[in-house]
Amino acid sequence: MSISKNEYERLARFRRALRQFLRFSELAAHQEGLTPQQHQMLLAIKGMPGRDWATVGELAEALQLHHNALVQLVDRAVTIGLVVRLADPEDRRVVRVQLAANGEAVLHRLTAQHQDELRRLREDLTGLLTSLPDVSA
Amino acid sequence: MSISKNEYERLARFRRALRQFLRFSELAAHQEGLTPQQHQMLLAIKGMPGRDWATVGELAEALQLHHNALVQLVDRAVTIGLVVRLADPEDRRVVRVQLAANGEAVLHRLTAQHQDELRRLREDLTGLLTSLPDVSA
DNA sequence: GCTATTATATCATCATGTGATATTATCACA
DNA sequence: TGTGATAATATCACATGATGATATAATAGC
Repeated sequence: MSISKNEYERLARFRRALRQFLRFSELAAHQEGLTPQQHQMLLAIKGMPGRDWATVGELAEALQLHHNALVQLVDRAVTIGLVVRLADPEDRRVVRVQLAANGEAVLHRLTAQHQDELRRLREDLTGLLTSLPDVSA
Repeated sequence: MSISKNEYERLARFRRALRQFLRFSELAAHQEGLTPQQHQMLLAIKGMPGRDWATVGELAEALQLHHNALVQLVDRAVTIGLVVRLADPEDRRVVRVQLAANGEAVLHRLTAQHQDELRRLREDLTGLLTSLPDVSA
């Protein structure tokens, strides 16, 4: 089955909109002095249902990174005071990563900006998603 | 104005879903022997309305990269036979980047996979987007 | 207690985005 | 035309960050 030029154009518009959102997000993070991944890590921690910490492994899953990449990410975030490492009382292999006060403050500011931007993009993105052709096979 | 824990959780779910889609995309590209950016460049070219080529500047805009990063991207893509550089007959400053036969074939395969994946994710993503709280200010 | 498995950490390496700078072409306007 | 300003692409040195291989430590199964 072939794919029409029109369909390529639609997908390209979708990816461009996505890329623009991500770029906005990267720049917003940089303006707060963080890398984009540091921001995503803060959000993933704060976003853990019913908890205020996450393990290294959970964060790796959330950010779709390998554990070793995440260890380095945590290292840097600890250095600049965004998060702290805590021992898990129940399983001593586990490290709990928790927001530091400054991490909490930065995340709050970034989140507010992102909500605004997402409201602005919402229609574009959902439009491009729902206009995908239904099953081709 | 503060942001509820619930709202952080919702945003975290959205970013995770996004990240999972992007990760799927990265892996699909790698399995075809491309970097994710090479794939995005092919799609951006094919997605130019009414044309089958794009300038370096247009691609930089579409991928939200600086021109110099894009030049390097084109270099590598030319080397492995995904695209070709053509002179623009109307403006000799401009370089037209066009798909090579192999680039076309790879893009077709990747696009089919992505359509399937997007159909699968569509509900999740639109759900998380439309449930954003309305204006807070 | 012995082995397998899970969680985190370390390190060398490589790819890629950035900033500064260069080169060439076009345009506005004298 | 010709001169300066701007635009499009290119080059290069550098730094960040992901990956793969390997290590260390703790837990679980039996």
